Amino acid sequence: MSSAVSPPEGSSPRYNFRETEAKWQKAWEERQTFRAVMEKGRPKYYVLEMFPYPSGRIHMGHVRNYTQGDVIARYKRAKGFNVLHPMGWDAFGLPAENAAMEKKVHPKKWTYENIATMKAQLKSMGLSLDWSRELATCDPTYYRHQQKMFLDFWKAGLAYRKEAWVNWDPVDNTVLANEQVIEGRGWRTGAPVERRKLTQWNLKITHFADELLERLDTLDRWPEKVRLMQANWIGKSRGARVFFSLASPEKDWGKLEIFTTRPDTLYGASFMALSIDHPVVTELAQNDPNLQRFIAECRKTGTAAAELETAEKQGYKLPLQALHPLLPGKTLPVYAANFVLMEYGSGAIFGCPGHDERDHEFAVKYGLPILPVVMPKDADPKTFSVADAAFTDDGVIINSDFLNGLPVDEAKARIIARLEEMGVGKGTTQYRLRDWLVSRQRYWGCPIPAIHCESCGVVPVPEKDLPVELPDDVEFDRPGNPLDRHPTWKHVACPRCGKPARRETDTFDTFIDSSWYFDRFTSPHLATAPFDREENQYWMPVDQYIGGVEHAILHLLYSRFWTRAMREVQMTSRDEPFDGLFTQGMVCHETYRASDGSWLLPEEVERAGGKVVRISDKSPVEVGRSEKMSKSKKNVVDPDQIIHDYGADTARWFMLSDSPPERDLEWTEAGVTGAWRFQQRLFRIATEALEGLPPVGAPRPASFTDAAIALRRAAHKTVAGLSADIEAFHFNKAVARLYELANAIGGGTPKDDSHRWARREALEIFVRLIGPMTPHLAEELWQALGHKTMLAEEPWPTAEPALLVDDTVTVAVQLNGKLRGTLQLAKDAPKDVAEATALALPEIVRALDGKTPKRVVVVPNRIVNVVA
RNA sequence: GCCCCCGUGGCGGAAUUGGUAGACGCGCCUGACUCAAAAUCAGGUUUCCUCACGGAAGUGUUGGUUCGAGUCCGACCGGGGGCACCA
Repeated sequence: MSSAVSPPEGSSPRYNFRETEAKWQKAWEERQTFRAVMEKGRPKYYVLEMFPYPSGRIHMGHVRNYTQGDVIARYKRAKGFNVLHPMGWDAFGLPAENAAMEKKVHPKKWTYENIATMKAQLKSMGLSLDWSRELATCDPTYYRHQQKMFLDFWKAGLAYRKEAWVNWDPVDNTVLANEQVIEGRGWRTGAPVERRKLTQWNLKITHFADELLERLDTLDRWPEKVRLMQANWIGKSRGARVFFSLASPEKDWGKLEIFTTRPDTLYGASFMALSIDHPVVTELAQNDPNLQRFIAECRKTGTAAAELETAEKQGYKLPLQALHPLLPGKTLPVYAANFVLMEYGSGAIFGCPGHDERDHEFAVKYGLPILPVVMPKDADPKTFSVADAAFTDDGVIINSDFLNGLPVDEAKARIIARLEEMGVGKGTTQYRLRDWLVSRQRYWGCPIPAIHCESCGVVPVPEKDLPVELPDDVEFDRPGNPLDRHPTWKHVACPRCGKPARRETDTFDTFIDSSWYFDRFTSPHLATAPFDREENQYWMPVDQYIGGVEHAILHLLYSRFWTRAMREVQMTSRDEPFDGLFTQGMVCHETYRASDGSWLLPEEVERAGGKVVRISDKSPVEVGRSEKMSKSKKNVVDPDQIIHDYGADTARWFMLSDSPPERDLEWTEAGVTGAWRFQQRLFRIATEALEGLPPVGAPRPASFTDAAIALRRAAHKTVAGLSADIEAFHFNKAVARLYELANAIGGGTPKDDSHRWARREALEIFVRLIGPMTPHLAEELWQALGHKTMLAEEPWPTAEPALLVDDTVTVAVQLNGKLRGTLQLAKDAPKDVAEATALALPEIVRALDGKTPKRVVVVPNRIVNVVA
């Protein structure tokens, strides 16, 4: 919405934010105020916001994220911590290649130009960053260490190649990891993924599945929600592996392994089902055209996740019989079925239709027996039936030989013990988590340091040959991976036998780049290793990490894995990279649609006489609900424009006001102008209130008038409250407190010396408190107050404890729980005094009408409740 | 379908964890300044009844626990997020 109140150039803004912000940014830079240097013995604090992808320009989400981080960084610095607050670039990725195809710019050029633009934008925000540690993941001095670590992991068995069905994104032309497929679609492109069978590099994240899950409990400074999402993703389930003998007339098929979480229902088994990708099915299909047709049919629906939900259970009866391991002579039919996944468990199940909904549906369709083996505790076994629906709750076991009468949990334990005794099964734990597929068929990423040799197989690139650098001379004239068709790059001698061989042309998933950048920040220029152990030991872990919740699983889980993989190869002894995590909400804006249905930018629209119209032709505009700012819906506001029009401090202040930081924030013009007006008002209050005040460092008066004490109390309480708010990420409450203090300082003229002294004290406190939020204005006012030091280097004010407690308190008086009046009492007045005073209140006397109350509840300093 | 979170004025949101609901801001209303507007300053602003004093109701709905419930418990309604043939 074009602003009716764009900052009126001529309307007496006495605070010139443009000059002032530039002035202080220059001063901080010249003094290297925010440069971090290890000082052993001094407490450190590592504040990190998720580093940006250099897409071209920063957006409001960045502004919000970095403002929050900067508040913490500046606050912790003032509290005396040695603060590390670095910034870098998540610089590899597909948009650079897309730009290369569309605009004929080389990805490297495009990326570095974007970095330059965005760096200037970030600098205009006045962030307290140590730019000397800046890094870009596309720089060979960065990724060489990544290649080295990968080789170490490979040697340690944490990296391997495997042929498997993988998710293929047909738009980006590359494979994706499981985590990167959301509802059957690529996380970046939104295109339905296809299944392809390929040999790809994987990292063995499953090796740490249990640890990654268990350690979540100790991450008590992480949002509960994120921990829960990771726990669900890892998906631990306890159960049993059970072996069924497979028999067919022609051949002995040996044992069939299945996984189940319900071994207690084994006596209710009525069929077996195998994945269409199960080796047994594959073998049978070779001579069975009908089975081949069935498999092909399943594959068709197998891709789109939305269809899976409604897809009917399909089975194909195989010419096999399974022998029940506990019931001699009992055989079960064996099916290939579309609902059994090869990737989970062993790709085979036993079907118990009585107690599993999927199995029930399948059994009904194919007319298989449905036998109840569990029933609710107090049900009648004669009438209890599972013919209509599976019973999946807890209960007692029936029809199950030695398990009869047991509760489910105990039955599970007993039957596992029995299966183990008989050698036909084993208690086991299964995870949903799969290994991390890291190959990408793309150019703009870190090359995988491997060489394929016809005689030696896959050979690691020798360490002396690192880094394997990307070639610059590539063409993007057609789809596919330019590395693959490069005339010379991939041809190389085998490091083992010397014969002609070829390089791996896949590059790493860019989530690898971001899995250790926080470690690299601890010694960003070291050439010989990813980081210096001592520096790393000092700065890590990240004390406060801040970013979007969209990385709850992807980036955060990968980073936790990478940290453990580094531990495994003795690079660190650390388990977890991020001690504290905060996930900020999105920045939203209303959406606007013209009469022809096209989206309009907020700046193309204005409010006129209660209606919203398009500025160009005054045609009506349909206002849609507020949604996350996105280019496609054009509901975006450019941070540059806001900073130019209103200043960085206004943008920062608005980002912190009103909305709790973890929730979505609605960007409104009214809110911005409100924030802007407050900056102006602060400047006015501070400079006007300054007149007649004692100078810096004036001696403290021996006594204070009531007005002076009231102001001092307000100021000191704000110090205590604000510190707590910032520590708890309650920035919106912190802002509210600052408004209150501004109101307390702003009114009236002090009448005596002690009040004038108190006003200076309050002003100084105020200016220090706004330092983390609006640093430029704060520096300017600090100077105006007569200080020669730099506020960014000043300590946080301390509250005098005596001023934090009041001598009198307001106590509410209730009659039967309803408020009837209030009392002013001395703090901690005895209960009987409070009771007597309350009972003497005219309202209470009138209501009691001479009778004695049934009961009087007194909560000291809070409430007196008279029950009549 | 399963798991989790959230429902408070016209709006964004507060409420020391069971103790005066609506802090603070936005918006709106009234007044001051101004020829006028903008900006600024002062006051008001949950709803209903009352000229007022004052009173009644009120935190999605509904029932409960309690001297006392936005806060705790049960059921339901609505919104958001995560996972999803995971055996």
